[in-house]
Amino acid sequence: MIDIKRLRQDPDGTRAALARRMDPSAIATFDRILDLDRRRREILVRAEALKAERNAATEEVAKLKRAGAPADALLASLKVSADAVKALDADLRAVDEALEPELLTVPNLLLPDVPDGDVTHNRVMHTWGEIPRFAFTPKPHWDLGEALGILDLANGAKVAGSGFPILRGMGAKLVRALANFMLDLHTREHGYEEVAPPYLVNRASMQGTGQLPKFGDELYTVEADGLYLIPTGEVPLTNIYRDTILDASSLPVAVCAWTPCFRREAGAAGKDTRGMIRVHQFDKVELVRLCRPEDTEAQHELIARQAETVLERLELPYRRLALAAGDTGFHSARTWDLEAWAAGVGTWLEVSSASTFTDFQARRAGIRFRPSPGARPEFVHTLNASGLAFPRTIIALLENNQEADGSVRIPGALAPYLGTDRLVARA
RNA sequence: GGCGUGGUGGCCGAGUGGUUUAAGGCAGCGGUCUUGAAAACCGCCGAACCGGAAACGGUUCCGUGAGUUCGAAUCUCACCCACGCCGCCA
Repeated sequence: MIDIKRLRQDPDGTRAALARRMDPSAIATFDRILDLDRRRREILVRAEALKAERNAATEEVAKLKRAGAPADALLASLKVSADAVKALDADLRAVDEALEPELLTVPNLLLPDVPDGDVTHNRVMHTWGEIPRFAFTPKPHWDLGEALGILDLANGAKVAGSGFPILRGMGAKLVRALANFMLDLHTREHGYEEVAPPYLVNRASMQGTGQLPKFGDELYTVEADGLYLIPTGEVPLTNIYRDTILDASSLPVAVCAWTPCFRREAGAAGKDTRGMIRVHQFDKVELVRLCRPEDTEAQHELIARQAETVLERLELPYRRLALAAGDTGFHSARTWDLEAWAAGVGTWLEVSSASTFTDFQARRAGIRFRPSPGARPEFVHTLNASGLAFPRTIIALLENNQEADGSVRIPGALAPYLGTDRLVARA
């Protein structure tokens, strides 16, 4: 949620900042908000003045009653003003109910260094590693996975549907190995607390991190209980701190979790349907950090580096991409995607997305800290990064490390977790 | 799922219609005293919003929402959560 005071004080600047997102509906929303806010304050001032009068008169009644004097005349006039207060409160509620959903659908303001333009203006910040060369035509992961007996797409589709791959045998163990490898790295070397959070969350949590009300189409819902399956570990991890005032000494907060993620991919029908590039359920290790506003820049670089460290240990070539304004997510102020090279499909795949949300989520979720004892609470800044998403990491591992005989080499950092340094095709 | 008890400020806890601007305590902050610290004593000590250049003033908030009333932490209804017992169950 953006700061309505900022919007009120600098409407032109805010409108220009929103225009960078190239979303015309955001501007329309913005103008409706200005109008509603004006009306809200008009009514509020009148209602509060009337209530102040009423409170003074009510106190008079209390005094008279205590003195044993009659208060009938005063009571009669209070009855009239009570009705007026009720009417104004009803008006106020109506305006608030119109204003809130509008405010919740305004995207975050972008940081100044976010490149202007649409998705074609995403900028490569740096690249790491060597893109592997092959003496043969490298196979895509769906061929490799089936041949190795670790990926069973057909039965996944039978059991649940398209987009629900089954990993089995060494494939299932690979998931477990990746989880242990990543969690060990982040807890032992990067200072994260490991969390095993709920995978179903309530509406307030989805609204706190920004998935609702705007992106309900993307979520799987459990209607009978008013719950939602998490699309990312970011949701439960960040909402642990919803409606709390943190002690300054506890910042930065750093928590991580291995969770499944559930996404309907409603807007992506027909895209990446082959293999497991885009699926409805996948595992991911997620990193979440909460920090003081002045630390955002350093923390964003830090969390991105921590995700990159995973790729480097796995010996996967990758690049960091600064997303352009038009490609940056609704709640993000700046996002850097990490893309791993996948030799079989011959493309870069997003395996992590490192974002700072500035105070956008903190404002929605009421996550604050007290800068010093006795000082007024301020909103923290929230950041997150995948570290990493499993299916595409597996795709890159299989496709980049394949050999002519169909076997796959496992990088040294992962081999102890998997119990082997090579996956071999079934006879 | 059933019955019962309860939800009050950072924490504990009093408060059953009108001096509640929520008693008291703990923690925290400032001060007196002290070579320093502790103790003792004194003062300060919640959040959001609105008006205002500021000083300051006002409104709202006692789990959430609706209601009764001139006036609600206090009364009514619904819901949520916690704890206990029973039932069911990995």
